[in-house]
Amino acid sequence: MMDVARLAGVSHQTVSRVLNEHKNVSEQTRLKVQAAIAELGYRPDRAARALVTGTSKVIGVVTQNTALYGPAMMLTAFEEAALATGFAVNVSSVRNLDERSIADAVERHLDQRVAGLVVIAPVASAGPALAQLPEHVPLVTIDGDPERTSTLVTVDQVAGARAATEHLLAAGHETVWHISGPSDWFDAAGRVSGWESALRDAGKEIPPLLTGDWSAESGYRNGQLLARLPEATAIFTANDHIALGLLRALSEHGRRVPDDVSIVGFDDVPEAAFYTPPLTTVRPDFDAAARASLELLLAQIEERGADVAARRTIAPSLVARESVAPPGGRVRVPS
Amino acid sequence: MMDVARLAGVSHQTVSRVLNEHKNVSEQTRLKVQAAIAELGYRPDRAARALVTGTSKVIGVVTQNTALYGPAMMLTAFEEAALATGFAVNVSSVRNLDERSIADAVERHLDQRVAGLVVIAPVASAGPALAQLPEHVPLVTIDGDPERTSTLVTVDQVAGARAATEHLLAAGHETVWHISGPSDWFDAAGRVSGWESALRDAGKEIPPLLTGDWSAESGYRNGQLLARLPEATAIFTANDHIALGLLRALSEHGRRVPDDVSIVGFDDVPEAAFYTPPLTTVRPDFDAAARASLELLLAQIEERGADVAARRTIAPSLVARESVAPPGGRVRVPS
DNA sequence: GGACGAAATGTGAACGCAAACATGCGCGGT
DNA sequence: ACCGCGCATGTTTGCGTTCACATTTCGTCC
Repeated sequence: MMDVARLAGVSHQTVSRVLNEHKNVSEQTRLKVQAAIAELGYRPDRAARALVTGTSKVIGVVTQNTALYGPAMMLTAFEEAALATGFAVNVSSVRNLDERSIADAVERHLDQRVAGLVVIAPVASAGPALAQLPEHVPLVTIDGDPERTSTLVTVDQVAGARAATEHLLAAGHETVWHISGPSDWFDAAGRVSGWESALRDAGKEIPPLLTGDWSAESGYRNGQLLARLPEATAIFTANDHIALGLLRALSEHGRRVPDDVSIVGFDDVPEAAFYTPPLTTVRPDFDAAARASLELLLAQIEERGADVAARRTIAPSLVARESVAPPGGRVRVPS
Repeated sequence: MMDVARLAGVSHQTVSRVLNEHKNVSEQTRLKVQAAIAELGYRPDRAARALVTGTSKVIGVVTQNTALYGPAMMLTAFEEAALATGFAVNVSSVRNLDERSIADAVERHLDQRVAGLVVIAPVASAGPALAQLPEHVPLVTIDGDPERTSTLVTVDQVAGARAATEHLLAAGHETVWHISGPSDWFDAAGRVSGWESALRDAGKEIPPLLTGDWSAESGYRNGQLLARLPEATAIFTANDHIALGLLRALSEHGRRVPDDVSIVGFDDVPEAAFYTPPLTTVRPDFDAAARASLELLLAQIEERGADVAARRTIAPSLVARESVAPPGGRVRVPS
């Protein structure tokens, strides 16, 4: 920095001012300094800046170390959004979302003096770890506990599940069965409750709840059961992979989709359109969720005083494909 | 740090020595210092350390901002491995793997004074950006150009493709067709060349190459063509998602798998076992690749002098399922 | 034309740490 | 008894930046 200052014929402080876009710098010297910076290929040292300012242009993300589609997409989308605003993203994956692991991951990030923290915390056990965060660390939780009061961004699971269920009812089915995700996931719980309330509002019977773990294997396992129930003509699965396993089980038992059974999934993984048959599913807008998270986080980072405790809910949309038909087998996509 | 020193009755430098596990510290004072650290809840400031040492415990990863299974798994696996050794991982996703984007991402990382760099660079255009790296930045390329001389970790695409092709030939098929990935990906090129050489070695005819883009949609598109060729009884696809699209296309044309057509995929995505039929595929060991990368990177970070320009190839394994049978339709999984 | 204020720039210090160098202490060898 | 050497610890310095404050420059108003 001194070298730049010398070359530009100014003091190091003026260089600093140019770098930080301070106001009281004359156009003329600004150009001189920028020229010197370019000529010397100078790059400011982030570590030094972090040392003196106590913060950095890095956002810490805590997420579960998983190959699950939803969290993975969320992470990718967030990275992209953050990069676009000049923030780097530091990822700390944890194997389990238990209190201890999350607390450790958070501490690692605080050590690094991150400017803010994003926690993708879809399970209840994550709550306590976040409760005891020091002072006013900017924090946004994604897919966290809907009951908590902190800043939260979440896909509207309930609305998505309602849409899926109502879509099946609209096709003429008596009721809709559901294979859920793991019960400790908020996402799973929200989808269950949307499914239940849609059925209740329509005055339909609520069939027993089947529980999966997001995997195709769990869809297959539950499918073995459902395939033998002739009254199960409409099934809403908590995600597309469960639906895939279910499709496989139904096919093995000779039950045709959508002729005998209609299915709606959740996530709209890119492959869903190529399942046999193409899967009607609910598409969450991961990009919108990521952008909302970043926006709320930046608001907290910038206004240090105001406690921005907003929350944002992202509405998903239903993507109709061929896996839904009226009961009895008329092969037709209902409107 | 001063507070800790005062409480322990030593100088700040002794505290520093304890922190860095220097040798010449007596057991007695070490305990005193550690007690003081614990009591005050002191945490060293990484920024200050980075400032004075010129490096940090952060590894920068450059990867394509994509939802593709392979790179995503690789990233996840690497994060986990790095975290286990006390390194944080800073991810810089780029939208396109062109020279400019990669160079930018690399510069962002160098600004942050990362200890080392991992570039997941499956396409040729990434090469030039890495060629002009400053001095001796520890660098490992994953899935990069096999021809380059830098430190490289890669899944053995050729061996995997050979195994897939030979598996189909062993089932009795006349020859094997291939739907490849995008031609600018090394992964895709390796799989093509493994496929070709296996056919050549077996003295079989090499059918025209079909090209996809990793997506199920591209498998479907190519499948429309293949479904009308009765002689295409065995198909090796560059990944499982292409295979899924292909399955869909074949099914629409009434060609049964494996009775009429046998298929082998690549990646072993968790859902592959639940395709209709369950897909025989090649499983790369992402964890092993990630561990190898980290190992090579740490070697470079520690031995600043020695130019460790090793390369590591990870052998994939074939997972036999029901999508392969002898031609003519005997439904049987060949050994 | 001089004084005044705002804009532009410079000066010194401090951020928290590790490296280099300096000190003190005890021990063994001749 | 003396020297010298190794070990444990203390002191000083500087990493590259920003902040708080000091200083200069310039335009403006009466």
